[in-house]
Amino acid sequence: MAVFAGQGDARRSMALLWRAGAVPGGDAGGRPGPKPALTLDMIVGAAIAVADEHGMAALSMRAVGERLGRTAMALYTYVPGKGELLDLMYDQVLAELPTGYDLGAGWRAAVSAWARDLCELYLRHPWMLQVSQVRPVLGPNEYAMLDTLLSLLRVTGLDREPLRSLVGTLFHFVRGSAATIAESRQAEAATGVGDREWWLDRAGSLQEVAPDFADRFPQVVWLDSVPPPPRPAEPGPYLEQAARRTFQAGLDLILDGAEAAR
Amino acid sequence: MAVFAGQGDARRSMALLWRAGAVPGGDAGGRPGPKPALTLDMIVGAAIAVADEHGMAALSMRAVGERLGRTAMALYTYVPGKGELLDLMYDQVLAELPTGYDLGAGWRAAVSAWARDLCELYLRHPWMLQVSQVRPVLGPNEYAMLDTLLSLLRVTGLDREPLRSLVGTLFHFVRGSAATIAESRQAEAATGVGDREWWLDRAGSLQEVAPDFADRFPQVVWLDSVPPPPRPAEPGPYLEQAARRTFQAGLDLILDGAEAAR
DNA sequence: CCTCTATCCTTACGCCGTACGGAGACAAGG
DNA sequence: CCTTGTCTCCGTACGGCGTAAGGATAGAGG
Repeated sequence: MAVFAGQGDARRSMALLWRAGAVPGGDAGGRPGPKPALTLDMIVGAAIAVADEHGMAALSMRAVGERLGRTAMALYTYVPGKGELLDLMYDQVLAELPTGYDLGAGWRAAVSAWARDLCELYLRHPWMLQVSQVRPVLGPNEYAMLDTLLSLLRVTGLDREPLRSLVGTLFHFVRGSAATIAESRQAEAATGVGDREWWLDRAGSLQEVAPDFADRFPQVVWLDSVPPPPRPAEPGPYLEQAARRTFQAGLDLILDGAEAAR
Repeated sequence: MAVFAGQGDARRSMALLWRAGAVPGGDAGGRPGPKPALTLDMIVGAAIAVADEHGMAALSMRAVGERLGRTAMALYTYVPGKGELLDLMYDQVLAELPTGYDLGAGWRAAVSAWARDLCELYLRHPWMLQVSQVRPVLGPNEYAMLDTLLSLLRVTGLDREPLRSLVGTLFHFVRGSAATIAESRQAEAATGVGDREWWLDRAGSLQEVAPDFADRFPQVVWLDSVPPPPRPAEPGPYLEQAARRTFQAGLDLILDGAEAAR
């Protein structure tokens, strides 16, 4: 299922994302009351750690609080709610991305590197793929990522409108591809034996449950009749190998389209 | 947040998806005990109705049961759990898609129509965009959709491997684009005043919270400095208009890439 | 009739997010 | 110093969730 983010006061969310205004974790200069023992960054960091280690399903306010030696309610001094915390986590993780790429080998190579880095980021933090894309976050690091990508794509000379399309297409593609790879990893983790066995098991189930599969879906059978050859030189499990090759090929497809549009 | 689907017994899930074996909602020929008052399809239909009308967040076993005049626990006779129900909902909705397209005007037109139909489907049932893509569903209608798309793409003459890339790219693109459009719709619904105002409000917040925005993200400012012109002839709100134009342009980009790969 | 099975419901458990209000720390004003 | 006001942190509690366990009941086969 998808995880929703904060729907609350947009102004407050933005202030948190951009660390503007009197954030509780700030310097707290000369204010009455006890000094804050936590900072916003500590909370966001703990939440990211929980999600990385135990998955999105295990991310609860209580779990984050416990990791910091506090109760769940202690967090509400710093964060209006779980949704806003998710926004902060999302934007925080994006800070891991590089903000510049070498254009010496051409814009295609640079954009490919950007796409790979973003994909790897998603795979380091698979819970990001479960944060609903239906609501924008609009944090500083999201804009930084966009700015970085645009600085690479500007050298194509494309105008604003086609550039908007290209940017959207690239984002959608990377996110979707990362989800596919994450899926193959999860398949391996679930069975423990490796994803080739998992896939064979699935195929077996299908055969049992739909004996007329080949008649109903001839094109699918055709596509899968010659599976992508495993290349022992490449690292990672079988399905992930295939997904990675598909990633590069799909990316080239998009960039070919971009080249044609110049 | 993302919504997770069933992790349980894969065999059982597949049997349900493909309506194989002794499903409680079946004909129940000569079995002891009271006749089942519900069918699997009734439950899945009720669940889809709940999600369509009140959103994914309102989809609970209790809500689905109530819609059928039953309690939540009554559903567990038909469905192992909420995750499996989600799988069934997802696959059921895909049955709305056409299974054939006219290739008379060329494969590009046909694929464009396919992509538009899928996008519209997502927008009719936006909760689908919040079903995590990290786990595959592998239901009959998912395969039917794939088979339909493949039958269109086969006429390109592309081989299996590039076709796999193309298919993945198209799926990712359509899903991502639909999410963007859904986002713009939600923006409108949230404020009630229309998305142009919403966007201006966001921009205002940004200006407040990050006065140095233009210095930090010059490329973004460049991109947004000339907004896409509103075209009064087109229906729908402003942001959605823009998103739809971007959709077609991005799709053309991908298809150009595919054409180049032939 | 009895018996066995399948449907449906009641109850209950342990989670969740979070509203509310109290306890205590600390700065500023007297 | 004490008082006052404010802010942090937490204890408690509420209403929701998914669902495990077991009881009541309906109906078919003997």
